This record gives sequence, C-alpha cells and structure tokens, in this order.
Amino acid sequence: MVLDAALTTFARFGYRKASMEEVARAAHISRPGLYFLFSSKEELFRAAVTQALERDIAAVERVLADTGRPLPKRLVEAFDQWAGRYIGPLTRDVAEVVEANPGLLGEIVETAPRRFEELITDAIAVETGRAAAPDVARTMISTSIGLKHQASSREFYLERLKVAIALLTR
Amino acid sequence: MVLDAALTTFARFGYRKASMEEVARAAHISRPGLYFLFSSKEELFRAAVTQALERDIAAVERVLADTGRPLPKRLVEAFDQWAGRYIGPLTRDVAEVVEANPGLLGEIVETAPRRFEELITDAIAVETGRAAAPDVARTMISTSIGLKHQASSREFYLERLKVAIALLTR
DNA sequence: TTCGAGCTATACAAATTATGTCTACCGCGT
DNA sequence: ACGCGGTAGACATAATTTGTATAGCTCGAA
Repeated sequence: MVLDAALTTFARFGYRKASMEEVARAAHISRPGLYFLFSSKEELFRAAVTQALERDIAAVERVLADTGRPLPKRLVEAFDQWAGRYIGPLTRDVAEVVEANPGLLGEIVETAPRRFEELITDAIAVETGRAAAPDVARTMISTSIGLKHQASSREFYLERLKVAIALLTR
Repeated sequence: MVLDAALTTFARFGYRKASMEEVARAAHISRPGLYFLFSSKEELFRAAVTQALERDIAAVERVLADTGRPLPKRLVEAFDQWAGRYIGPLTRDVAEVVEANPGLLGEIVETAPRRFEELITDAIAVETGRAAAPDVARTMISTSIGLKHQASSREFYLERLKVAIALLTR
C-alpha cells in the first residue's frame, strides 16, 4: 500500500529528507500520481502516521488480550509494538512536525497515546487487581519514553524495558 | 573523530542526503570548520571511506589471524567486518559516487577489495591446503555481494552467509 | 603580552533539489 | 466510446545545500 511505503520512507529519512519523489518510487507510482492521492506532503504524512497509530493500537489490543501468556511478556510485546518499532529517526521528526503545526496532525496523536495508557492500565489492573495499576502503567510509559531517547537499537530498548517491566510488575 | 561522525552520517542518510551541516553537527564542529578540515563534500567522503576501508581490512586481518578458532567462524566474522556492517543505504551511494566520478574515490576502493580477497584466500588455503582456495574465496565473495543486495538486515545477511560458508568449507 | 593555529558565528551567491501544478496522454474495464 | 486512475514530462516557485568570505574568539607557545 502507498501509506506503508510512505511510512517506511519517512521512518528511514525523516520527514524533511523524505521527498515525494522517493515516496512515489517506494510506492511504485509516479509523483503526480502521489499528488493525485494526497494533495500535499503533510497530508500524506498525516495519513501515514494515522494509519500506523491505528494499526499499532490494534496490535497492542491483540497482544494484551491474549491472557493465556504471562503479563510481563505481554507488556513487553505491547510496548514493542507501540514504541520499539520506531527506534530511530522517525520519532524525532514526528515530534518536529507536530510542534511546527500544532493540531495539524489530527486528534489521533492525542487520543492514541491516551488509549494506549488505558490499555496498559487495564491489563495490569486485571492481573494484579491492585489500585496501583494507573501509577504502574504511567511509570512504565515514562520509562519507555526515556528508553526511546537513550536507545539506538530496538534490542537495547527491549532489553532494558524487559528489566523495567519485571521490576514494576512484582 | 570527525571521520567517524562523517561515516555514520553518510551511512545513515546516504551520500546525497547527508548535508555538510549534518556531518558538522554530528562531529560537534561548525560547518565552516568542517570545510577548514576538508575542502569539499567529496573529499570528506573519500577520507571517511578510506579510513573505514583501512580499518575494516585491519579488522579482517586480525580476525583471520586467530587460528585458534575454527575457520568457518573466522570467515563469517571476517565477512561481517567487511560487508555486514554496511547493510543498508551506504553501499548504494558508494557505488553511485564511484560511477559518477571514475577513479575519484582513490585507489583504496580498488586495492582494498583485492587485499580482502587475498586474505580470505590465504586463510582458506592454510587450513584446507587445497589448490581450490582461490575459487572458494572468490565464490564466497560473490555470495556475500549477492546477499548484500538481498538482505535488509545484518541478521539476514549473517544467517545466509553462515550457511554458504559451511557449504563452501567442507 | 603577543601571536598564530584552529577553530566559531554569521552571512552570502550560486547551484541544486523539492514542492505543487499543469498539460497531454495511455490502458483498461464497462 | 467513455471515464477512471493513473503516467510522463515540464514548469514556476520555494527551500536547501554548497562552497566561500569575513570577523572574531580562545588557548597554548614564544
């Protein structure tokens, strides 16, 4: 799909350095054809990010719902789907565009993180039954964000996250 | 060092998309300062590639010299040092610049691969004693180049290479 | 204290590259 | 034969990048 090609290209080069030409090439269509589908680079970016967020949220829901597996394993995988996939240049450029045009990227960039927190909180609450679930969830999310800034590889991110989750789910 | 920062930046964005500004930022110097050290982007690129090739050749020599370890393991590691590190965009852009300005990148881009072939050949010959060593070495190198084009990750490259080397060193 | 090496910060012209748009056209299913 | 969903190519305009120039700062040696 065109949006997948777009996201891949944006993730690889960052928003600024990803040219419409390159996205078009990755999607095997012409550049005017790309403009036929999305009337500007920003709109394309918005669509690609939106799709990715929706897909990631869906993946997180799916992972967490599989209550047969132990909670820590599900949490690690959920965070990996949500954040681990984007270790690298993309994150920075998402933030860049969001800050440059406040509110332009659509509400999803606000609602999706809230939904993610909700899902994590619920998964923890169901398992542990504790009232501390919201605090644990929020702490995990903060840890994840911190790791994302420290990590240069997904492996590093996952390794540290695993430790953090083990500590937080005792 | 500046050349390390340059190579990292070139590897990440490719020759064209890596701006001098970015290299300078990665090296923690100013852009005019970078031009003070290297008078053009091409010269910087040449210097960075040259250094990398020399370092890689040295690493290959070191790995292969450790005759205590089994030959296949040494070979896999040697190829990893030589090529596996550069799975991704850099290779394509090296080729691009080399073709654009024939002979500009210096003789190292010619001599280093020859030296690499020599090292691989010798390592195989010493161990197996066969006269077939040159053929085996050349085949391995061709396989490696092929894999480099197929592979999107270092893991994929190494996995396939390992199999190929096992087959070729029987 | 002065000097020069090795930079930084700022600015600039020229070249290159990217965006967004337009026109003409093509293949294909109906 | 027609319209849909594009392609190919060209274009004006804007943004980015290169390479250079200027002035100034800092630090260590003379």
